[in-house]
Amino acid sequence: MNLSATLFCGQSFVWDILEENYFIGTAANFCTTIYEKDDFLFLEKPHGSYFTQEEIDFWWHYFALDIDYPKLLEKFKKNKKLCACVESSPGIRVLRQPFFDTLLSFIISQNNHITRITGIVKRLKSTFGTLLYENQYTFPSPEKLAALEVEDLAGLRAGFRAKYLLDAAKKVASGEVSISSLEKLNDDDARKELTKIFGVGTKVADCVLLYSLGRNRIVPMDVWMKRAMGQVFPKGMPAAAKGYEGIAQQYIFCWARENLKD
DNA sequence: ACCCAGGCGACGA
DNA sequence: TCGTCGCATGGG
Repeated sequence: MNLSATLFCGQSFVWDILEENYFIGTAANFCTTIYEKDDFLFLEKPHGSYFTQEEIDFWWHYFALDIDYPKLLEKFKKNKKLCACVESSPGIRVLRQPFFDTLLSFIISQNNHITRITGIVKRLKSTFGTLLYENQYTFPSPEKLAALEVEDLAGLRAGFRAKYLLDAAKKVASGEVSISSLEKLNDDDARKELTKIFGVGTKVADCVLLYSLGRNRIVPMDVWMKRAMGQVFPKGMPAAAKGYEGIAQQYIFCWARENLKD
C-alpha cells in the first residue's frame, strides 16, 4: 500500500502529513494517525487511548482491507496500458469514506482545484464541525449544516457551491436522501437518487458511489478522465478491469494528472 | 494578468 | 436530449 498516494490522490481531502510516511486524519467521528512499516499498517489514536471495536471495524472498512489488491492489480496488469498506469503509482487503494463526508467533499470539488478543495473542506470542518484533537475536526452533521443560511457559509469561500452544501444537508437531514435506501438500489438508481440534491450531477454522484458506497464499477468522469480515456483508452475501459473499473479509474486518473498536463 | 479546475443548472434549439 | 454559458474563487 502506498499511503501517501492513497490519501492525496484526489479521493479524500481530510488527511494531513505529520512527518514522512506519518499521517493524521478524521473521518466521521473518528480520528487516527497512520503509518506503514514492514507491510503492516499501524493506526493509533492521537490521544493514546484504545480503539473501540467499532473504530477497528470502521478503519478496516475505510481502507478496504477486505479487498485483495495484489490479486486485483495482477489482473489489471494484463492490459499493457493499464499496467503502465498501475506501475506509475503502485499501491493506491480506493477508500470507502463516510457518506456525508464524501457527499460534501465532492460537492465542493466541482469546477475546483484539489488544493483549493482541501482548503474549503478544512474551513467547513473547523468552522462547523466538532473538534476531536488538535486541528482535527469532524464534518458538521447534516442537522447542524441544514440549520444554516448561505450567508453563514461566506467564510468558507466556497462560492456558488455554498447553496449546494445546504441543500445536501437538508435532504440528508430530512431523510429524503439516505444511505440506507441508497444501499438497496442498483448503481443507476442510486445515481438518480443522489442527483435529486441541487448541485449534485452525474460526476459528484459517481464519486459518492465509488468513494463512499464501494461501488467499484463506477467510473467518475472528470476532465482528467475524459482526456485519459480519449487518448489512451478510446475503446473504453479494458476487459482487465472488469468489475473494478472504478478502481482502475483511480490509477488512470493519477497517471493522467502526471502525464497529460496539456 | 490570465487560465482553469475531480461540474452543475439554466436555457435555447 | 443535446450543446453552450455563467458561475465564485484563487492556485499556478
